[in-house]
Amino acid sequence: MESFDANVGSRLVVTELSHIKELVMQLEEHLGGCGSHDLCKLLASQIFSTIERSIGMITSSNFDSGPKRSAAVVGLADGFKTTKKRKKMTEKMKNQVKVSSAGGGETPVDDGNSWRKYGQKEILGAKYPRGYYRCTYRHSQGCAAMKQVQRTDEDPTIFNVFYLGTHTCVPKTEAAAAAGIPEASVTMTVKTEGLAVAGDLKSWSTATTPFHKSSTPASVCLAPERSPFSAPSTSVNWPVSPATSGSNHNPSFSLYNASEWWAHSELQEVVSALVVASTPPVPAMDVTDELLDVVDMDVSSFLA
DNA sequence: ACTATTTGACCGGC
DNA sequence: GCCGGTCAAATAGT
Repeated sequence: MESFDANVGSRLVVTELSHIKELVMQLEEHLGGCGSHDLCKLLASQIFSTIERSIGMITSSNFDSGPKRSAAVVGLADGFKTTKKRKKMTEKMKNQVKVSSAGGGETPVDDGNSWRKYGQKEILGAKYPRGYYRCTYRHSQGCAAMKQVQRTDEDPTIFNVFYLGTHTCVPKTEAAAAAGIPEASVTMTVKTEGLAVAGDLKSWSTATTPFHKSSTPASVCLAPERSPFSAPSTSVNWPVSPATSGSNHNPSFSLYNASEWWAHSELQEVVSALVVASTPPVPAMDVTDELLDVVDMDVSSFLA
């Protein structure tokens, strides 16, 4: 059922990604002409490498190994070794699983929502502790959304994220966005690992993107209904969630998928989607279908 | 001063 | 009694 989707979807995604890659290369060449765009070039190369990595992730996890399926699932497996308790737990998990942060970031994903960490626990048999988060607006708005984040044993850069409940809170920034707050057109979280110019990037991002590591009030709780792509102008706002902001030295492509609200960004989403596509989260729906839309839309909007 | 994170303690299920 | 999940005081960051 899902294997078909995963494979076909992944293939298509790889194709699309390759296309993006080429376009980025072209972009890079053009940027090369006008020497004043170092930053742009830097970004382009980062995008390029990230895409490459994403492709690699997909191909390696999806096309080769049969039983292994994907990093996501593997991660899930090791994160939750099958005990009764966990089995029971997974049952109640609604939007679960999601791998992410292939950027070697210290922290998991920034899924666009505003989370507040309320606990951390060493889990038996797991190398890394599990973090417990809930919606920042839990009290103010009674939002019951929660999530658990845990690194996988094999690959610390990959996180299992379990979403519990759905956001019922009202996005604070929606009003701000509607008010016409300018936002960087494509504020993608470029991986900065191994980037010696982190400082530069930082200053840049502070000036042009929502990436500055402030856990500002500008947090977003995505409204489930929101059409992912109908209003790109408002979907790019990517506040670093508190959970992420605290120690996130390596902004990285993050992916997430909590059912309804999993498509709210530009290129970042494209890359995110890759892994998502290759690893259909258990209860998650037709990921691949949406994925294709994502790719389509993103490519055009990003490179337009 | 306010808000978020950390972390040890506590609680409930098994 | 063990383990995962949550609470809440202490601490840190802004």
